[in-house]
Amino acid sequence: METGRESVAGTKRLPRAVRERQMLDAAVTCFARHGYQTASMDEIAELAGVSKPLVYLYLHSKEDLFTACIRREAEALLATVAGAVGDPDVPPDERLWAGLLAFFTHAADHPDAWVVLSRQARTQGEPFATEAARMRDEIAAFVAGLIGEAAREARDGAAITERDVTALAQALVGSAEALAGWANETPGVTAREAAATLMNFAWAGLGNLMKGERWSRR
Amino acid sequence: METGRESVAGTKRLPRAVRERQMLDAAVTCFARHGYQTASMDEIAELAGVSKPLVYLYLHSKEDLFTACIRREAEALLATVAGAVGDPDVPPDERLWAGLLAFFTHAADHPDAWVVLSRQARTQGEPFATEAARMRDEIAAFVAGLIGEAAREARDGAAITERDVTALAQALVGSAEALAGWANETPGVTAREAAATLMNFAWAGLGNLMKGERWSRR
Amino acid sequence: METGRESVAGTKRLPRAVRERQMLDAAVTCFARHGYQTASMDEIAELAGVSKPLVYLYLHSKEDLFTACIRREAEALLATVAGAVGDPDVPPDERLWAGLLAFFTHAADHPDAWVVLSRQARTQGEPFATEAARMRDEIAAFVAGLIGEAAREARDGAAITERDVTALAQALVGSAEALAGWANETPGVTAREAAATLMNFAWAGLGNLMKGERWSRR
Amino acid sequence: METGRESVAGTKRLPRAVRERQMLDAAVTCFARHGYQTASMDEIAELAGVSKPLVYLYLHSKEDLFTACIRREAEALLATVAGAVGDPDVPPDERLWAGLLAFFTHAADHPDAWVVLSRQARTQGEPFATEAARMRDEIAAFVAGLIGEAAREARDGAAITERDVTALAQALVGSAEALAGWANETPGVTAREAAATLMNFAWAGLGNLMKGERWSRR
DNA sequence: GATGAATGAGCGTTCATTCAT
DNA sequence: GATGAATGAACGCTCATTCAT
Repeated sequence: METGRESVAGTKRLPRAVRERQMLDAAVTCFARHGYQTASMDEIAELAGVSKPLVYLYLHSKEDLFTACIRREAEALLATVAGAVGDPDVPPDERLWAGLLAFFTHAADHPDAWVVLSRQARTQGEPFATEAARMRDEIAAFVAGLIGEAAREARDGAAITERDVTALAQALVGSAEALAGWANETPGVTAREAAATLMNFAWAGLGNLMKGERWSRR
Repeated sequence: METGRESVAGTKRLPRAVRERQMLDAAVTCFARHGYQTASMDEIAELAGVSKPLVYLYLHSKEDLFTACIRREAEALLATVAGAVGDPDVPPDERLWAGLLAFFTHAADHPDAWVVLSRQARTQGEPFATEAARMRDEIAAFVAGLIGEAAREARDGAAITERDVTALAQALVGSAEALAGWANETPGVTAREAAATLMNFAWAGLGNLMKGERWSRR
Repeated sequence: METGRESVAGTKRLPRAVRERQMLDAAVTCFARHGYQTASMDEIAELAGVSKPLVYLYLHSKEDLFTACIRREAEALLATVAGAVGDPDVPPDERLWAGLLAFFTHAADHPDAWVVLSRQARTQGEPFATEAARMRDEIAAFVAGLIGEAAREARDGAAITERDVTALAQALVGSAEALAGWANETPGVTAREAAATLMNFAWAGLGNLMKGERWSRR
Repeated sequence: METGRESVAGTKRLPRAVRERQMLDAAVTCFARHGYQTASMDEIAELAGVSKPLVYLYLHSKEDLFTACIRREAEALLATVAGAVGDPDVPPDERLWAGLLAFFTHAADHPDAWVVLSRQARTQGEPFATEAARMRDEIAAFVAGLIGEAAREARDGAAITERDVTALAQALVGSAEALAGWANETPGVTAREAAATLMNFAWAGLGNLMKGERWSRR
């Protein structure tokens, strides 16, 4: 008797790796729900099903724990997107689409992780903001690379400066973040739909930009 | 009697409105610098040049104080943007341009307020996230209105659903937020430049969308 | 009704100086009873009749509190002894006697303070040991000065080196500490008796030393 | 199977007595360095080269471990001194000299043990202070015996009461403790020098006392 | 004989908040 | 109008101690 869930909940003496994963999972949930400062180590430990000292034994401090969360989730997201963008022989718009789709899907599948990365990490001052910026920059670099590639294919690509590209990447990543948050919080919005919106919005705009068409007061 | 010392010691009996403004100013600065949780009422009171009980007398609690900050700054920003968008007779692209310029200028002129609104308010859980979302939605509605107006002017505007418009507005607002943060933190980037980047990016993209041109896998 | 003690215990809103004295008194008692590490801030606060935050507001930390205790008690003891030794015109043996009597009397009147100074402060590592050593050295220098003065009066004083004097001062201070502890813990032993024991023991021994009489294996 | 790794990894199955000695050695070192409260069982176990549960298996608790340290070191010191004082036929001053020399030599050879006995044990409250006092009293009794013996040899020995003897013994032991600490912490001071200082100081003083010469205000 | 896994209990510290004046 | 005095509640962190193997 007492099979299934009970046996899992009551199982003691798990190997360290398993416990660490449980703790990180719990921490991501708590940090997403309450923010870094408000989340308490007590609650995280309880949610992880372990005692507080064990959390400290394995993760050393609240700061280290938060950093570990950011790193794990950032790497998971980056790996997913990088894997989807993949083959450099595919035309850049296809690769952007694949990346966007993977991005929104991942964000939808791991909403807590996404909140931690996009909202909490960036607002908690220095040890963390840098960590989060690293991931953001890596994604922005991805996008900038694709834009640059597309620009080189177009005739007047030279009309775009590097700062333009950076600014565009910022705008694009910002859109993606906003859409991901909106999609996650609005019932019925799929990752595919969010990706399509951004793709339509961005690719067309980018295309015009490549051709040197700029808005100016009539 | 006892005239001399009190008046010399800096004791100023200012009217309530002035004191409240000082407190809100100090609070915005502190909240922007340290975040909601980390900012201490002690520091806010000191920066405001008053004693802590007075802060409580006027603003009731830390939560109320933060809410008051959010409200004041959100209203100021909305008023600025609304004023700039202004006259409904002007074509929508002009109005969008004016709004963007006003928005980025305001964010650049009040960087602490912008940090509080865009970063802190949204990450501090429920009383505040809603408050911040209200402003965000109001701006998004503005934008959505302009997009819709433009769409109605274009022939195939009917091809765009209301949800499309909402999604686009979210994307636009997200871009704007990201660019504002980037512009404020990157020396040498002007509000005008940020606005131009976004205008070029978005208006061209929107234009294509209006014409029913969508990206699709070749 | 309810005069005297109750009115003291229930009196709230005392001026800071009074509260600080209460806290230091309580801290000295606790540190003497349990030692620095074992004494808890909770207990100190309770014994002082205040809440823990007030202790921190005024004394900043456990370390600062302990340091403040050491300083206050060391200064009190030094002032007492210095006052008693007093007039340089009095012959050195009279001055030593007066100093010893004052020392043992003070130690007997403030047993907790004496325990903190002689036992706790010296065993709690670096911030404190130095603080305690300062007082000890000051007393040792006193004694060494008196010994040196006496030596100069004796004919063969030159036979005593400076290191001898230092060693003798150490021995004398050690005797004093041991006797003070013993006197405080043994009922019926007065400060005068302890002082007399040490005076007889030390002064005769010192006298012989001055005359160059040393023990050597027969 | 699985033979190799275990034996290589340093796993040694030592007899209990050896393990206990390792643990006590490590404990004495740690207690001397950090004090009873601050020393951690983790560090002691690590320094002893065993796991923490083994320490508990053999020594039961931190308190028991500390007590065991005190006992072992106190017995070692007492045995050394008792052995040196030795033959009752030798005159008391020779025996005192031998005892002092043995005492200072032992303290110099086992500085950690001496710190534990003289500083830590006496400041850690009740279970330990008593344990340390036992040793101290035993040494004081030794000294008192020698003093008494010498007094009986002198003509006016009857002038000295038993309490005088006890007080003198306390003073002597206190001097010895202070000099031992000073000698251990001052480079260049030998055990022989410390012993000589004390012998000169004390024996001359004691001699005068025996003859009934006491200090009194002129 | 020996240990990796795990915890109950407590401590130093801080902070939002409130009286009494 | 304005403040010095004071606190309840909580939090991050550590440590002696024990199981299960």
